[in-house]
Amino acid sequence: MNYCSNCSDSDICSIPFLDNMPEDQKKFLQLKAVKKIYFKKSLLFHEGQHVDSIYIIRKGRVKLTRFDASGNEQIVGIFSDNETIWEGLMTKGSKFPYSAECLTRTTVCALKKDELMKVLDDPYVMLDILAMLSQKLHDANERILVLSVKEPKNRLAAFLLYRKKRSSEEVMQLTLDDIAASISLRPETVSRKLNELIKEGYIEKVGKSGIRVLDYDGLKDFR
Amino acid sequence: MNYCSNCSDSDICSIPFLDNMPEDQKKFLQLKAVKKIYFKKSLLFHEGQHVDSIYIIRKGRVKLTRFDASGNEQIVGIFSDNETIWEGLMTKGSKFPYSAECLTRTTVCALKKDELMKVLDDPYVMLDILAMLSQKLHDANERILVLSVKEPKNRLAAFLLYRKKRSSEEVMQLTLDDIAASISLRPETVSRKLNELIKEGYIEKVGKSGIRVLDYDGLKDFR
DNA sequence: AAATATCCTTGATTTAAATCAAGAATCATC
DNA sequence: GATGATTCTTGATTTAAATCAAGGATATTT
Repeated sequence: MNYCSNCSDSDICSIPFLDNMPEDQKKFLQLKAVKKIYFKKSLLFHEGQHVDSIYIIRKGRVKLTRFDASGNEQIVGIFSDNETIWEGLMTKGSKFPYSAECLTRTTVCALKKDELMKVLDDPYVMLDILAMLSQKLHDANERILVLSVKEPKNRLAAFLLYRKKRSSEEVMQLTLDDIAASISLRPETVSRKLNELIKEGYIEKVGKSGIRVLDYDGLKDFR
Repeated sequence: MNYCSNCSDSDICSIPFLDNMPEDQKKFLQLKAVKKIYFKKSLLFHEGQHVDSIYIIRKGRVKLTRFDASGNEQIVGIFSDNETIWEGLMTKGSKFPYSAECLTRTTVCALKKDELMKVLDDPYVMLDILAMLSQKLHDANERILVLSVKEPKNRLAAFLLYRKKRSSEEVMQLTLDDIAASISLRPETVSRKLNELIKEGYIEKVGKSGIRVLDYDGLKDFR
């Protein structure tokens, strides 16, 4: 078993992107939402599996991945608190194209597509979902641009900025391996370039794999 | 002036992703939709401009671009017939983060966000838009994976496959420069790798910048 | 406190893409 | 069908990231 508990506690299962929903519908959804706690390194689901739910991350970090022809892991995205994993849910073919692995112990709310559909006639819900999807699309496009930066050091800087923009955390927890798999570099190269950025005062390290951005505006110049 | 004509011809302005919409609402939208024809190399809009419309491409090709720190063009995406440019419309801040340049003479339907919002209470419309956005998100994620392929030749193969999947055209029109800007390579490298793929029988050239995929399944192995 | 696993650094070498440069093919226009 | 613009090819050289390899630091577990 991947997860260790399972409840319908409505306090915990409040859905962040459905804030404007009327109370009665909120209650309905919260009854349907299932809270699950996953261990570090466990999978929410794996490539090829049939996925019929969205996952709202309440606490923790999850990476969406796929493996390329040479067996290297590719990271589609890293998602954390209050982000929704919707990817692939509505596309043709029921097979999910990616795996989702927890980078930390992670609490999620799983919500079946069918249940979600039942409340879609509410205009508030629709608008919130529309906004959420638009945001996710925008994020994906920004990620495309990060990957399009040619110089490894600049790409790294762009990636850190991209992550920082999307997290409220003072210190970002990112291992060299995850950064490397996210921006198509080798961990050794990430180590070297990261240390250059540290020497130049843009960032600093905190503990084992923590990174704090010191000069947010300065990093922008790398883009 | 970027575009050369402007009408509300409802025959031409039928909105492909709103197929299931009731007739009366369709009529309403079609009256609001504005058909525009753009010349090759003209811009639908440019980075930083306020954009309050979605653009549905009826015929032609449009690239979404941004320039990086060194002045190199980065291509977020290339869109063609029946695709919708929605990117950035719903995100905070009214400034559009990319430019949209026509790669060919292009006919679009422009539809103001306000007008679109007026028909959103219709569940058919919402579901269609939801499906369209989910598809766009999926496409963006696939593009992220294309960019994550390390080997230039494999990345090129993955890109051609990605484009082919999304176009009904027998021959894809792609210049070396556009491919290069799409997958973060130099045009010279694209030329060399492309010719290797030709020699190996995966693709062939048609005219100046036409590419025909000969071995669709074979290309998959590069991923 | 020791043992183990995870994560990070650093140097030497190899390798392949970028760069530089010149010219050729193809298409559009008059 | 000649002119010019755009797009593509090809070779020589440079350069920087990948690779290989070994060891060090930091956390976690027992």
